[in-house]
Amino acid sequence: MPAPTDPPRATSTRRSRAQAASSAAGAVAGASGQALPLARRALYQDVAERLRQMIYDRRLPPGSWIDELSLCEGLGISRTPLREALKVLAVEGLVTMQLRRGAFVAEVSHEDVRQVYQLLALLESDAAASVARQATDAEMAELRALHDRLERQVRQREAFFATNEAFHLRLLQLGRNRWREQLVQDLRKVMKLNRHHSLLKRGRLTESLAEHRALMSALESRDASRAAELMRAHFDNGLQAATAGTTEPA
Amino acid sequence: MPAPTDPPRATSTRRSRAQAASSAAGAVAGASGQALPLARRALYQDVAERLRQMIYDRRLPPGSWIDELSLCEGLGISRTPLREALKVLAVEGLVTMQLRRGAFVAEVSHEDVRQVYQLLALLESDAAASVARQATDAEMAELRALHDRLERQVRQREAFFATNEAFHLRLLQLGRNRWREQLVQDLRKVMKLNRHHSLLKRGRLTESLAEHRALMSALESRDASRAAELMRAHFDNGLQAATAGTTEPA
DNA sequence: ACGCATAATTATGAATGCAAAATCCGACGC
DNA sequence: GCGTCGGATTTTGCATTCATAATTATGCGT
Repeated sequence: MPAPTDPPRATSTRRSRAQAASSAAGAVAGASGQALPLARRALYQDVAERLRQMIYDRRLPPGSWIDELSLCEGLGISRTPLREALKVLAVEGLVTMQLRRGAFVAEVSHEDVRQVYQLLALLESDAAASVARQATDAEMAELRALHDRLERQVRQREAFFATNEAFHLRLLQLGRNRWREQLVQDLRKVMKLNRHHSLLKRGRLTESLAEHRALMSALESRDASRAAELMRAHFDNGLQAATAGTTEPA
Repeated sequence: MPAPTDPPRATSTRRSRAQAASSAAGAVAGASGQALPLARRALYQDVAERLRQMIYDRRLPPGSWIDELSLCEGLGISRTPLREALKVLAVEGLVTMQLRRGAFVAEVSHEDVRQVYQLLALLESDAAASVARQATDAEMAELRALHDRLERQVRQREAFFATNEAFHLRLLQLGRNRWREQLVQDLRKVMKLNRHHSLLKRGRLTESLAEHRALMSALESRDASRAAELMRAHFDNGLQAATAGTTEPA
């Protein structure tokens, strides 16, 4: 047996892999108008996503024990992919595992929320600074478009939240640091655990919009440190507004 | 079947769990003088740790395919715990999984190293600020002791590195944000992937020590912003010194 | 009746088995 | 000679099975 370097297959050419990918894409995407996940992800990943959803909307409440058997029956799968998914969620911090006792939905304390929120503020303000420094004009225009949409949607909570999230996500992507992106996404997953579906305080939407406006201005004037500062303030206000902890600074 | 809330056992009292834990601890720790991991962690976690080690010291080189069968034979286990461990490492970013093609050791580019290093700088400087603000005097003295040891070990590379790592770790712990701690640990795992066991540039140790000295001073004078700034500089210098990317700012 | 020891039950952890998919190897056609 | 097609082999992904540990239920003694 050779030293671990390459799979036994695909030693000479890389043709096969690309070919397989493209043919699969053609078959799947071609059949339905909508582009399904090209190579359908592994079952355990699907399961992980479904578990996250069940956790987010409290079908699996914080602290509750996760019954593998009934869950498997409910999902129509065997324990193997479920257990793999649970381990993934454990790394993400959504569940905790106890040896010989199984998996439990994580409980995040108020203090946890505070800590995570602080980190999100840190990372996103860093991202804002990066964007102010190195985004192209086209990218900046893209953000501007999102912000303008936000301005128009101040009376529609749902749409506002959606666009707000899109704005933050896009900003993060434009920050050009895939590890920061990953970190923020993971932290957001944790925050969702504690989403008190309670909506934000009255008036917070307007405040939030004003903060966004200032941030957008700082970004467009390429003022990195001001952008960072405003983003941080945006988060701090969001945390204050959400007495018991809310996911989005909004 | 009741709604998912608690395990079928331990419905009435919590006695059993605490009892079990203490008795187990007593049995295991009591038998051997050394406290083994009290409740021996799950096999997949042991495997994950061994895999990390194999990756760090290049027995599994970056980009290489991970042969499940031979690894299982080598470790004397079945594929199930190995595959669980691989999924954990995938979340951590140490390996990548391709559907129907298996697991590969992640390859971190120079750009990745730069990005991760920047995040480490961001998070650790934030931690430094926290420590400057809220560490107790006793905790500060603890850091001081570590720093003093560092001063004495400037001629012993190995010891210096060890103490340096201990200092950074302790500082992080004193930052009182367990999520930040977790993030930094995960990022460090990724950095280790690219550890060019190459030692640092000549003279860097002395520079590094000077930076530590300044940082320690800022911490003790409770100057949060200066501490953060110095920590960031410490990292920036470390990155510069390590042309191709090195783990520790040293 | 109450507490404790013991057996039955149940769930977890790990190994094994099996079908599908991908790769590899060889032969055929151009 | 080169590229392509088809079967054999290997490997993955998931299901199933088995062993062990924990919990619950049962019975005994006091």
